[in-house]
Amino acid sequence: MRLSDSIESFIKTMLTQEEPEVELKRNELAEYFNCAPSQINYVLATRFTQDDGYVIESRRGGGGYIRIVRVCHGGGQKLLYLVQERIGNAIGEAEAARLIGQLAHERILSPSEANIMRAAISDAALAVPMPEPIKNAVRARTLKAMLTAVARENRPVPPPSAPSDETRL
Amino acid sequence: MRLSDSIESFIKTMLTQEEPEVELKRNELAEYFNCAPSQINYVLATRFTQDDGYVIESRRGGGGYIRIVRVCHGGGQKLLYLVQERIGNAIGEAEAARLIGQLAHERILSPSEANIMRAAISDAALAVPMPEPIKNAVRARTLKAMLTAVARENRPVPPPSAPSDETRL
DNA sequence: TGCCCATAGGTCAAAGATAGTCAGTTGACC
DNA sequence: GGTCAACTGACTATCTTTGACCTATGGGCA
Repeated sequence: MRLSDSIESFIKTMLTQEEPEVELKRNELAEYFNCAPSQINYVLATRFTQDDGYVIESRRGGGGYIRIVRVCHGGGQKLLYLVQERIGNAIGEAEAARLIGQLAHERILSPSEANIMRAAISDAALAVPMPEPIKNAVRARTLKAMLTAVARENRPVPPPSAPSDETRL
Repeated sequence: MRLSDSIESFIKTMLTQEEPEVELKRNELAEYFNCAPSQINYVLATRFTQDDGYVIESRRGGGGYIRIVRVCHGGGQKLLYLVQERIGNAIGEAEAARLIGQLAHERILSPSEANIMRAAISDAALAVPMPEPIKNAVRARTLKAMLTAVARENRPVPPPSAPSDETRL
């Protein structure tokens, strides 16, 4: 079995239902597997991607760490499907807006969450000089990151008709 | 846990709702944590910034002190200020995250709205080959677009005949 | 009154501690 | 033997901690 596979299963073993989050030290893990530290980055980059439903956070410097979060499935089945299969590597504004609208209609997103997402993937937000394909790639990543954030909250399935208008001050 | 984190929580424990102000002696605190006095300055500079909602005052010499004040502007002008003046044409991830965190603290954003925004301006969302300055420009535009969406929602645009005044956000 | 200096706090750059990136090498499989 | 995933190492980026040196304040004393 390849080293990368061993490291992958090691990490996945630590991620359980009750503990969907694990924090580790890159150097320690590398030493444990007797490999170059950058090997850890390789494993994370190839097996714990955004599209796989993971979120990676890290800090450098003294007391640094790498945190791996597996986004829970809970009521977010639909969200995970969008992130992992539907959206892909690029998406246009209109199509993204349609997906967001659909999620709002299904009450998976509140009206105000949907508005924020629409703003984030709007052409206005990406109005800097860059090729259209790049814009659509950024849009896709942004949308997936936002949906992942919602899925990560593992919120309860919304009640059938509750107008979940948040009380905002 | 990092020394800086310990000092940070120590100070934050002293800051409560009823007592949003704390005064301390730099040297005493440094001795308590058994570190260099300048470590205190480091903690203040990195974790108690204006963007985080704190104001620092101090005096040197005999009877010197450092006062940390938690400020709460609140106010409907906050979003407008951020969009029109504070954010500008480019902003880094950490700085943007701070502003979002403070808005959440002031309850201008719900926790979930804040999470979505953090995801939208994260490096993960912009992990596409492009120069750093462009990323920060996109981040600034994205953040401003999202905050504008929230502002519009809170205070719908009045009918065309109504002249805009300072009460409108 | 003014000068002296002890007593604070401020700045900044260097050193230490981690993690990230990327181009190039190695190796497994068709 | 070609190709693509796996792996490595040198270099880079970032965060923390410390220490040497700087500045401000205010009380004592000539």
